[in-house]
Amino acid sequence: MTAAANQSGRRPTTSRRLERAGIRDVAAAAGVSITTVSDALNGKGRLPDETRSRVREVAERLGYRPSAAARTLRTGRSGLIGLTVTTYGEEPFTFTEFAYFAEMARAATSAALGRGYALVVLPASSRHDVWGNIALDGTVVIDPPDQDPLVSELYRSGVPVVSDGKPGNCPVTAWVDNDHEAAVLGILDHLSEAGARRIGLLTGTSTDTYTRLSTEAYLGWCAKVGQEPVYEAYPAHDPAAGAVAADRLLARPDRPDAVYGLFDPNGTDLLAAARRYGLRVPDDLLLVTCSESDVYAATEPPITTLSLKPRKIGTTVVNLLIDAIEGVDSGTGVDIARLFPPRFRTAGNGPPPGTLMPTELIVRASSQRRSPRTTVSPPRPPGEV
Amino acid sequence: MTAAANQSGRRPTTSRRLERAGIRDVAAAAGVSITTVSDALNGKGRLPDETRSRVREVAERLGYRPSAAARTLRTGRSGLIGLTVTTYGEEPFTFTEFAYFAEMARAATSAALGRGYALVVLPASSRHDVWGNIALDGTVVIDPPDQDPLVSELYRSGVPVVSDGKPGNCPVTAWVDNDHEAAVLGILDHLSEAGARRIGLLTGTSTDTYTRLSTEAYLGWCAKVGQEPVYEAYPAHDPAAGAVAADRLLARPDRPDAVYGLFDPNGTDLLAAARRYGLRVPDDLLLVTCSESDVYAATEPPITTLSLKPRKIGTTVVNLLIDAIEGVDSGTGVDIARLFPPRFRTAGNGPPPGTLMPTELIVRASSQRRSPRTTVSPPRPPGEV
DNA sequence: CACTCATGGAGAAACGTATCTCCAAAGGCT
DNA sequence: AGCCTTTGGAGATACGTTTCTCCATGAGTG
Repeated sequence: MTAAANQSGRRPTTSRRLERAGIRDVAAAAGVSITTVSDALNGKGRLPDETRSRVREVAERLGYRPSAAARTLRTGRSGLIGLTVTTYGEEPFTFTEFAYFAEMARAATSAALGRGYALVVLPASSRHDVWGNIALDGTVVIDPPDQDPLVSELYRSGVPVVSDGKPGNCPVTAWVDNDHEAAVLGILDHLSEAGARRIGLLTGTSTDTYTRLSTEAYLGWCAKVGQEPVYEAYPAHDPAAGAVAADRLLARPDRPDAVYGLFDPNGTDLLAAARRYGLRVPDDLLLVTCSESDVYAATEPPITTLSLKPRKIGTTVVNLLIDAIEGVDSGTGVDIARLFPPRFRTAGNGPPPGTLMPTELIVRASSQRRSPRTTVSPPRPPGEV
Repeated sequence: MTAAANQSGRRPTTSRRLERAGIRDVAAAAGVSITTVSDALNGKGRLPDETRSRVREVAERLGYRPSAAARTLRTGRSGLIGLTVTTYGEEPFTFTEFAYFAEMARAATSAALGRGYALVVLPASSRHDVWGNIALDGTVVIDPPDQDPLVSELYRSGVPVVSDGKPGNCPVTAWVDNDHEAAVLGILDHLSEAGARRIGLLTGTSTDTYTRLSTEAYLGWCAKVGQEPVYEAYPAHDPAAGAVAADRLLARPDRPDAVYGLFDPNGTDLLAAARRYGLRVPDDLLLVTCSESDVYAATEPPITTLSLKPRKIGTTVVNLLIDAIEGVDSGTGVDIARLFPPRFRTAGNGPPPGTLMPTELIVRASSQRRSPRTTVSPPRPPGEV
């Protein structure tokens, strides 16, 4: 049997269970060749509009859906983007990163969908066979650790990788991050202006970029203005440890009169600790925490938060990745740098192009000595407690 | 050139850009056939251990990674599961569902990964071409609306569908949901026991299963105990509307002395509204809200919450789906019902098998007249305000 | 010895698409 | 009339697996 014969009448005479219509069936029903069907449906080739619409009509009538697997095999494009997140233990992401990650993933999903891609959520700790079993056009990596073997392997096998968080020592295609140093300095200045004399920091013990850069910025600022650093560090992935650390910080003999917490739960942790020690916020203690949650707008008092703008990050990361996917001939070393807008670019020629995104400080009552009117008016004047 | 010749020495003499090693390369390097390589790597066929390990070694050395696309094309299995969520407007999921969805998705991801599958997040509103471009082994649908065309099409094309939320009128393979009626009744009883005389409800205007069943349970309870219903409904997908509705509820002439809020932000909304009206919680107003967030453990006072246990739901949904995927010969009408454990099953023979999952009421100070000691001890005795 | 089996492995046919190459026919031009 | 160009479309190959079928070979067995 020749391929041609095979092509026209493939089905065995005994009609077996119902199978999905393939491109061959459409071609047969429309009385044209496979090529014509493919061209008509994909808007390629040179075909008169009449043929094109007729083929489309037949395809519609048969309920034809092209096989994603076959298309992927043929074109080398799956339309799938991996979204990788470092894991601590069993869970896909940590407690403190939760809101950030959720927001970021949401924006990333939207952005990808808008350009015809879908996101696959893949914890870095996934069994290797899961990674290998999925055809990915590219990968977004959130906060990769130094020398991440996963990133290295992806990069080596030609899959574009864009990281959220400046990579320590990984060969990524590009990266996006907040300007953490600027953010911390902005907060410290803000607190100083509000009258803080000794600003404390609640930070983490892990070595990821965010924690490291933020802490360094704090220490640098302390050195510059001549303040003795006052900080407590705790394992941020442990939900319970934050409350303990907050307590420790306020129990110190050199108790700070203002605190910045690097992680989302620190706001409530610090607020609770302040209550325990009879400290009024903001009168006795100024408070700022990094958080994406708007519950801090409704706490008593409302707490000033730093937003890392995860939505912007997610959108940017995905767009950079898709630019790389679609702009590179996959193998030929096309200059990727050209794809990225010059603004925000940090390094001109060296290692991977990075984009710094701004943060946003949402100032509320907790970081201002004279609290302005808040949306929720207090039940009675803030007199003696 | 015959297929055989093609098979052995396919590469053109001019070595082009570096290509990933294929199964052919491994076969050639190991001096065996393609079949043997495939069998050795997949643990199939009859091969002596010596051959198996040798082939594996060669594959490892060449950095061979099987093509996911080719495997999917051949086997019809992609290892991909769609996670669909109904959308309101542009965003993949609504504000109120946020924490629930995030937790559920996290658990679902873990469960899927544990069984070798990965999750693809796909808003129902995605462009059709995105849906069509992905080879899905099955789909999880969150709270499908009645007559969801998407679900119908998936089901028709043979893709197993399991829904989170009892489907209104969709042909799903199976579904999982909380026992919303029991949950609401439990809360109402709890509030009654705490001394509530008139219990109000903050509910939504949408027609999804959760809102509908919960509201019906409330109304039924009112009818039974002879209380006039006191409730306000608002469009739950609008973040700002909740505060307004909470305010309306407490401003009514027949103001309730206890309120249950169906959506996550209702807790803070109600707390803020109570403050505005000078109502003390729990003294003047008992409060319960449905929420997955633990911020309610740290509010002043801590608020009793109902957890829908999204993690359990996510895990169960995925496991049911994968059972269906792996248990059915895709086309032959194998009895799916047999796959599901008899306990929890609602209907025996009729429409799709459903599983009811329990909820959990986390009782805190806001719903108890005599507040027991909380973890955060108040700064001073709870005397007059 | 003439069998039956078990063992180890090779051949080749799909899976369903995209696309490269090529061909026929119909005008248009000199 | 002969040649070039455009239009419309068909053929066939390749993408990289998995798997069904089948063939040697050697060992056991009556």
